Amino acid sequence: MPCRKGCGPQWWHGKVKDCGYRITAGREAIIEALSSTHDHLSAEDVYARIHDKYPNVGLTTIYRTLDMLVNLGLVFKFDFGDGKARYELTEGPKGAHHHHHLVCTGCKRVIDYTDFIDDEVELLRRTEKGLSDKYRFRIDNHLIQFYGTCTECLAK
Amino acid sequence: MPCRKGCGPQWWHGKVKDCGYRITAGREAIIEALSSTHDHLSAEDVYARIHDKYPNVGLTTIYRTLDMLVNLGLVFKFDFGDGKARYELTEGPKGAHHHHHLVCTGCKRVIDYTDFIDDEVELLRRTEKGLSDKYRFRIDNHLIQFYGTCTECLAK
DNA sequence: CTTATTTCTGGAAATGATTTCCATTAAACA
DNA sequence: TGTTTAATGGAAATCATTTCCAGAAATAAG
Repeated sequence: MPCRKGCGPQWWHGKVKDCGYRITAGREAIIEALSSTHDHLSAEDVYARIHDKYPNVGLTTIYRTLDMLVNLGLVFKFDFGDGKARYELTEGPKGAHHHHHLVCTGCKRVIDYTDFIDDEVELLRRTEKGLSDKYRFRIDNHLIQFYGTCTECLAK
Repeated sequence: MPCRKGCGPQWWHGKVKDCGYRITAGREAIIEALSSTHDHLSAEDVYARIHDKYPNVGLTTIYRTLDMLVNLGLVFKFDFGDGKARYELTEGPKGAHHHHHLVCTGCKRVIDYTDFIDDEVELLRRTEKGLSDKYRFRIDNHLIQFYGTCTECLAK
């Protein structure tokens, strides 16, 4: 048998084990849920998507696991201003598809975008270098969001 | 008498009145608190700084007022990951001193920075233009934060 | 200035996301 | 397989933020 779920060794197992954490069914389910969508899931969303298949995974475990994954750098936690945290994988089985967000302050809709990133990446690299030198700060990540009003909300 | 507080007409009165809001002592106190610091104040922080001088301004009013100011665009609301929202004036009596943030994920310390902004401003302008054209989105604002570890936390 | 209208207020109670507790279960590794 | 130790879930606790509502205050009208 190749692997518990018949899908090859999981790309994230190494990082989790290396940090002394165990691989459990709940954790597999949570990462699977995050892997299988581009939506910005809240903890409750993850619970809802998992619950049919894994009725014995509780909300508490989801919060705990997401927190662990954020600390490991496998997941990014976002705040889009609607009162609940949202989570996204920072990298997937096929590697990261880096993107930033456009947040509509009217309807709270979030658009991912990956275009114009080339120039941004170049500038970000320079900026991060400059900042970490000047402030003696090790930069691991960045968050870029644009706020505004989407077409639908503008129409009102 | 020049003005209620003897300090000239307040720069923000116009915007508040134009939107149909009233000028009250509580609101003056809250904006004064935000104006007089570069710290990233939470609602409770504002309460603490105001309470001696204005013991009759309650927390509820502070939340309500900050929310109003965010909607008017006079205040920006931040989430640095410590569970409470932080507020900063977007512009002051002397105009905005635009900056971005460096957040230490270890100790949650936040460093403001204004350097390297020139290149960023240029790229941001272009990016915002491109995004608003492509997604037909009116962009009002942006949020840029870098996450990492500060010198003190690195030392551990 | 006085009164009328409507917003603003604070305090208590409600809310809702997230955490904590703790006895039980299940990975991991010898 | 047995032992060790981390992980679990469900209930209760926490804590920032909102909601309610009757009274106070700001603006508009007279």
